[in-house]
Amino acid sequence: MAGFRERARAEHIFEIKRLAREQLVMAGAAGVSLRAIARELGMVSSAIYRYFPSRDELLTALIVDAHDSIGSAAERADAAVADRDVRTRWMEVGRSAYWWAAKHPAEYGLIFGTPVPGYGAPPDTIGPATRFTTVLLGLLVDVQREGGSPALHAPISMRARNELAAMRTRLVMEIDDQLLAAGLMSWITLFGTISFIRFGHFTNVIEDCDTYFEQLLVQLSAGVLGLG
Amino acid sequence: MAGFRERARAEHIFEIKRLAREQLVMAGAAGVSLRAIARELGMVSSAIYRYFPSRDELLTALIVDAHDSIGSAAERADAAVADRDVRTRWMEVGRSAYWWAAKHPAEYGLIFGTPVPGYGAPPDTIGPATRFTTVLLGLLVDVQREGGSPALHAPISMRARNELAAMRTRLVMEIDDQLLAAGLMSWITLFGTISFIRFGHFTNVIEDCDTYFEQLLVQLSAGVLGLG
DNA sequence: GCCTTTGGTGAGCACTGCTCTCGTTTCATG
DNA sequence: CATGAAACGAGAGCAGTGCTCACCAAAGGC
Repeated sequence: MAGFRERARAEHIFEIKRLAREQLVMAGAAGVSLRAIARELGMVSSAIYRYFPSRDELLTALIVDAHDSIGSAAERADAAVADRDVRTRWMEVGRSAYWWAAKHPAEYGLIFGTPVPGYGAPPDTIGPATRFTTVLLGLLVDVQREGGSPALHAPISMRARNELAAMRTRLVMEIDDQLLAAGLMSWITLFGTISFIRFGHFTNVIEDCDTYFEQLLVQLSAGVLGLG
Repeated sequence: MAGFRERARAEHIFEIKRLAREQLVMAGAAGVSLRAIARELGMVSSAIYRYFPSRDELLTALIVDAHDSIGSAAERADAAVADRDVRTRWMEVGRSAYWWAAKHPAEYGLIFGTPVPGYGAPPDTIGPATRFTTVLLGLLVDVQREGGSPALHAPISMRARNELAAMRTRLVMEIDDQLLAAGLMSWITLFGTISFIRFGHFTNVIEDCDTYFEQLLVQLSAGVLGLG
């Protein structure tokens, strides 16, 4: 019956992560301080270690949460227009990523920014990390099923075909080389654009990023994925 | 006539940056420690502050150097095939970015990774930062002059046209909306791909990244920029 | 009711960026 | 060439960090 300790523990973990996220937006990943969190919680610093074995584990928890958050945002966006055509679904899923990043810039930086050299993503992170890409893959599968073909056609080298074939077997999905290549590029460009915007590479280049992103989604939809 | 002190100072600055870069590849930006550098240099920690007023300034110096390094790599790559067609030049410039990032992953993370929230790029950084994009713009200008037109055509909204027009006046260059849009997208996708590779988003997705990147350059060249 | 698990305390270690003072060395100027 | 200013290095010290450990109190299962 959900003992007192169990609930208190969940509450504490939640509060620690909340304060950590606060510090994350204020000073970046380097600015997350266990001692500062403990101080704000009215705890002594060593008490934090009852909930997170190390600072890295705390950050990992934030990464997992972030992946889950953007993943579920994409799932909801796709589900909300599930009855519409693939073009509409693509636009909505793309927008979901953009606006999630706009609302959670620090967390976006955490999952799409510079990884720490030694840091290997723990097994718990790879599950949530695939949620977003799974949504995108669903779109590709539907394009394929409806007989659509990508607008971007380019010669694919033999070596690249082998690579795409290997990916296909990993995904256990039947998607054309050209469609798979177009999908990969759309995925990269989607997040490449968001990263450029969020990481400041568009200062003095693009003023109205919202408008440009909308335009880019159209370019990818019409000019790459062939969704019209 | 280059006094003793002047040379010693340059030497010290060079050594400090060298050791900082070493620590950067070992433990990331967070792992760069002034005290550790001083220790390895046989100095006392406070002596470092005679050369760099703060840790942030040291990192900024590394950022400037990195921008200069990748910028000059692109310039050299372009110059080496200056007499060839634009397609060849695009491929070589793209490869220069890829292999620079492969050889300097830590520095790549420094300039294309997560920025520190409060950090505003000092004026000294924006000059070197434009070197690479200037090379790309040169390519676009030559495509335009040769009457080439991009392969990727997509409807461009009125708001996006205004944005592109503003950019054109900032650049003081005459480039078509469609070509400018294709060039922007190629720029983003180029670095988006390198970031995905270097930041580990292709683990369990793509095995042979070298091959995929070559394929992507072809896609952008043939399917986006229209260089054949 | 006992006894193990769990949670919180406080001291302490080794480390960090950074500041300040105090001599020493180099250099340009009178 | 002598002298004063500028540059430099040493060392102590402050405030902060992650993390460990021994200790003690409270909650919960047997």
